[in-house]
Amino acid sequence: MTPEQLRDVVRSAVASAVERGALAVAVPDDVVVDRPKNPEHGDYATNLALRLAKAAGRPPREVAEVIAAELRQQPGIDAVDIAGPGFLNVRLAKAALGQVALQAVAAGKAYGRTEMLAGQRLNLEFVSANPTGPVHIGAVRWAAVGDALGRLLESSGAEVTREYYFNDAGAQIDRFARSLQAAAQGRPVPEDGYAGAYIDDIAAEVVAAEPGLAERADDEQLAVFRSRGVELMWVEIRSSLSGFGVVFDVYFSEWTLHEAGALEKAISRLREQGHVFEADGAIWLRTTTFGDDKDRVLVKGDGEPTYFAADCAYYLNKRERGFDKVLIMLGADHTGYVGRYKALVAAFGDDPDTNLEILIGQLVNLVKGGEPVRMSKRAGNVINLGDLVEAIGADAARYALARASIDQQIDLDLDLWSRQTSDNPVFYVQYAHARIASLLRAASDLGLVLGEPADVDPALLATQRESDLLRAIAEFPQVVASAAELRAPHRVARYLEELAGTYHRFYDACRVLPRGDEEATTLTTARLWLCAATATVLRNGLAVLGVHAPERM
RNA sequence: GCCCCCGUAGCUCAGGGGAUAGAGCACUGCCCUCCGGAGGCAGUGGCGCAGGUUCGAAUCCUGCCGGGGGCACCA
Repeated sequence: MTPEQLRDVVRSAVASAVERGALAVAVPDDVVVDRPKNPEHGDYATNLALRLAKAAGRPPREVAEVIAAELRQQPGIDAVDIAGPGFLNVRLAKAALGQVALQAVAAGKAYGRTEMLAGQRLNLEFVSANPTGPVHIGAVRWAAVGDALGRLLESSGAEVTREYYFNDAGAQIDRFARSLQAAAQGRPVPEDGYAGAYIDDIAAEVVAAEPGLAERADDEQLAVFRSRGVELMWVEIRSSLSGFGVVFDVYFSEWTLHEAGALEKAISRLREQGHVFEADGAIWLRTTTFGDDKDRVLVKGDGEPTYFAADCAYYLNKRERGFDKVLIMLGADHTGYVGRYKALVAAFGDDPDTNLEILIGQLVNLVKGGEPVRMSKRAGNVINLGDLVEAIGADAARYALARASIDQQIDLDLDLWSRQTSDNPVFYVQYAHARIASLLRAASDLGLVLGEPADVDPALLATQRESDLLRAIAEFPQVVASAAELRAPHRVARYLEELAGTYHRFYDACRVLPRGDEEATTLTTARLWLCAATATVLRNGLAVLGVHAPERM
């Protein structure tokens, strides 16, 4: 029995108490069932009685007593104790708990999936780095976390479109093109341009691909550097991302919005809503109506639309594609966007609290040898995605970036994460999986097979360490669901570390395979199922994070 | 000045109002003639400060201190 299943049982116990007049409360639908830290507190605990006490007008322990009496009638429940101020501590029947191992193995990849977000169409935008340079370290965090979040939302039943928006229109692309041209001509890059070895490389590639380029007129050259350069940069970005295991469903070009007249359309739509005005020769959106700090310019005095105007058009485009909600992951250096973005959503007549969700994540500092790694674009020593993968590997990088809350600035120690030792949390988790894989191979060599669930006696999994492991396995679906709801993939990573530890302790205490010339027993079979169930959860959890679950290490 | 995020063990970080605040690493001492010791057990050690709400606060509210980020007709 998993905590969710128990939650239903508890709810019906309350309903039954209410029905027979023993309790005068509304049956709550947000019953909290959790796994107590202290094993003396049973397999699961709920604070329900504490929560209902006020509504029932009775002391918590008295309410607890009523619910406990009902609960004790339910199948699969061994004992119900009342503790402390009124906690209900539930001990499951051994078979009911052991059953979890069978459920997990039978469900396989589906174990942990829920339908919590079924029917929701979500657009998840992240990374969205401009094609003027490689994906730098700051954006890599969003690649890891955003991709994991996408998997998490899908695991909860949502239909997710991962989207990368790239700004291929506007001034910084001009600067990029001029930088390439300067590099090709052996001149220093312009003051406001882009520097770095990659500029020289791409300039050389453009020159090689376009014979006779040097003889053409200056503005013609620039156009070539612009289109070819962006294209090449774009290829590099996509390939570094795919080397990181991140592939988007949609790569959305800002230029296509300009081309299609989407900006004008968005502006006129906003005008119809009555939020557009002109002042100082520019066209503005009155975002202050919707709580923004100041109004925002849509079209500048020189007639050029702003980036913000493109944001409006892009948002409208997403909504027209039928997404219920637009999620955008941004770094803390874009905090200033939130107010204006919420306002533009409201200006279109949408609800910024339901149609939009902006996730702001804090920045990453790199550390090496205990010292912060100083990066400067000008000096060209910026660490980009490719460098990071080369330094510590894609699995370690993804795991390191995804295991911390996005609200937390993190120090990423390149020395630590490049070590192939147990210092490194990702190895701790992966090792647990490899260890089980090895054990299952050994079992198979002995001719031992899992067989059918009906032939397993789950009540045999009765020791403390086995129960601990079963409870941890049972918790996984709830971990996935709450991580999705809270947009917090790191919870999955932390859970996996705990699960790995719980498995190692089980392994240490419980012999699985027969020794020497002993015969396999029904306990052997039950424990093999428990191992297989653990491996299933480790695989599914690592899959959410986009990290491999190795069979061998 | 205003807005956002964060201050938890020596270090890197978990802790969505609940019971004795956790993990990994580091440090000290241990553990299988046996399935992967990349493991396990035990010990040392902590909620920035001050108020408030609550039966109960690391968690919610206010103030202060400290760190990071943001406040463009830039993208």
